[in-house]
Amino acid sequence: MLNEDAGLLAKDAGERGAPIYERMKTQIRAKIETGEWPVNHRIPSENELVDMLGVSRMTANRALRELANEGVITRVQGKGSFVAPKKRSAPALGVRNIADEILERGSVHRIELILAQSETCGHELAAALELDVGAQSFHSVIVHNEDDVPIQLEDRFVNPAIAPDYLEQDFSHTTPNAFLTSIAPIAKTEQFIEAVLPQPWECKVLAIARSEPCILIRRRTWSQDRVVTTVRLLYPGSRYRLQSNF
Amino acid sequence: MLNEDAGLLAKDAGERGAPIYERMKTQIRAKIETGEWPVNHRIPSENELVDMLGVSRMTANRALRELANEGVITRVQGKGSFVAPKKRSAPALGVRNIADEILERGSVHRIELILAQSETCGHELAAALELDVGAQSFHSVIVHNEDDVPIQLEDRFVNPAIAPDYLEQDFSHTTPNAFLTSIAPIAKTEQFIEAVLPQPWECKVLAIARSEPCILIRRRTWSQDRVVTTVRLLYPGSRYRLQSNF
DNA sequence: AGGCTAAAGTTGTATATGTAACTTGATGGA
DNA sequence: TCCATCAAGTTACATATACAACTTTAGCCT
Repeated sequence: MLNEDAGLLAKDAGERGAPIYERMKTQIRAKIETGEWPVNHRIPSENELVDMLGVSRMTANRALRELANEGVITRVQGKGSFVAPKKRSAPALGVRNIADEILERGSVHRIELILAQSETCGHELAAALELDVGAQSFHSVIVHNEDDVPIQLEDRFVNPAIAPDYLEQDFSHTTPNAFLTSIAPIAKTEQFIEAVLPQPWECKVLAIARSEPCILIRRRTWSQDRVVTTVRLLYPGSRYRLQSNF
Repeated sequence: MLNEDAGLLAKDAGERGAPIYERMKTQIRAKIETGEWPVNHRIPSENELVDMLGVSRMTANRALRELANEGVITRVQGKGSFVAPKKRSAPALGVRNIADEILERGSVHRIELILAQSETCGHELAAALELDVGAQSFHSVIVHNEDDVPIQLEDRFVNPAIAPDYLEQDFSHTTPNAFLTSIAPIAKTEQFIEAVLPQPWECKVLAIARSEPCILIRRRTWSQDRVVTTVRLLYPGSRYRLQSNF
C-alpha cells in the first residue's frame, strides 16, 4: 500500500498552494477516477494516512469526512472507509435518470428503440451541438416504458467526437444517459421546461391523444467545454409529474 | 448578545443525543429561520461562541464551517460570519418570483386581482395546509401580466395563523409571495410540475384557448414546521418556459 | 463445538494550542 | 490632508491528544 501511494501528497500536482486536506482529497479522488481504487475498495484508514503522509489524524479525518459528505466515499464506524458506488446526477434537482426513477418505484423499465442512425447537421442542430453545418451526428429515438406503459419519449442527438461508438450500443440494457455519462462526465447542463401538445408521431409512440398536454424538457449537457448531447424528453402530462423539494 | 443567545445550546431542544456541533448548527439555523437573525446579520465569532457556550473553538469552527458549506451562512476571513441571502430556489428548478423575473426582462409587471376572500377548509385543503377540516383559510386568485399580457395565474391558499392580515394587503404593489416571505421566512418547499389543459375559467382570465397546454406548478412552503401557503401557478405554454442551468 | 470475552483497529467527537492570512480601524508622520 | 504602518479581531489551517462508539477477530472457557 505504501508503495503505490507514496505520491499521494506529491507537490507536483499543480496545487502547491492548496491546503493539505484539499490535496489529500484530490489525490484520493484521482485514485478513484482512474479506477486504481474501484468501487468498494478499502481506503487507507486515518492512522495509515497519518503514517504514510506524515499528516495529523485530524487532517486526514477532515479530508475523508468531506469526501464522505460529497458522496465520493462511505465511512462506517469501526470498519473503515470505502469507495462509494457511482453517484448519479444531483438528487436535489428533481430531474433524474428515468430508469433509476422507475426502478425505485418498484416498476419494470423497458426500452423501445424507435430509431438510431447517423444524420447530417442542419443549422439548428449544428448550433445546438456546437458543430459545423454538414457535420455528422448520431440520432436516437427511444421510448421508456414503466410496466409497459410509455412514460417518456427520448429524442436525442449525440456528438460523435465524444461517443464515436454510440450507435453500436445495446440500448435495451443501457440507457443512452448511462452510457454517455460513463464515457463523459457531465460538467454543465442547460435545461428548459415547457408545456406542449404532442406531434402526431409522438402521440403514436406514446399511445396518447392529440389533446394530451405534455411536459417537454430540452436539455444540453457539456463535458470539458464540449457539447456531449442535446435531448428532447417528452412526458405525457397524465402519467408523469416532476417533483422537487428543497 | 449574550442575553438573547443564552439558550443557544439549550438541552431541551429535543436533541440531547446529538453532537455539540450539530446542536449549535440547528440552533443557529433556528435563529435564522425565525428571522431573529435576518439576512446579512452578523453571527457571533468563533471566540464569542467559545465564551458564550463554553465549547472549544474547533467545535465552533466546525459548526460554522459546515453551515457555510451548506450555504446557510457566508464567512469572510478577517471580517466574520453572516447570514447568507436566501438562494434556495435558484439551483432547484429556476422557479423564482414572477415579478422579479418580469422586471429583469425590462417589462412592466401588473397584477390583476380576481378574488380575495376567506374560505372554509374542506378535506383536501385542510390536508394541504395541515389544518383541521372546517378551519378558515384565505383564498386569493391573481393574474400576473407582463406588458399587459397574462403570463401567470396564481391561485393561492394561506394559513391565517401565520398571516392573519393577508386579505388586507394591497396586491397591486406587493405580490403575495413578497408579503408572505417577509413575515415568514421559508424553511422548506415542496413542488410538483406537470402539464395540464386549462379549465374554462382559467382560459378566460389568461386569455388563451382551451387547447393551449399549460405548465402547472403546485407548491407548498413551510416556515418553522408549519405550512404557510399552498399555491397553484399556471403558465400558458406558448408564453412561458422554465430554465434551469447547473 | 459453541459461546462469551477481551483486544485491536476504526471512525466520531471534543478540546487545547499554535500559526498564517485577511480586514478593519486607529495612529502617527510627512 | 493623505498615506503608511501597526494593532486588534477574525477566519483558515494544522497538530497533538483524549475518549467514546462500533466492528471484527482472536482466544479462552465451558
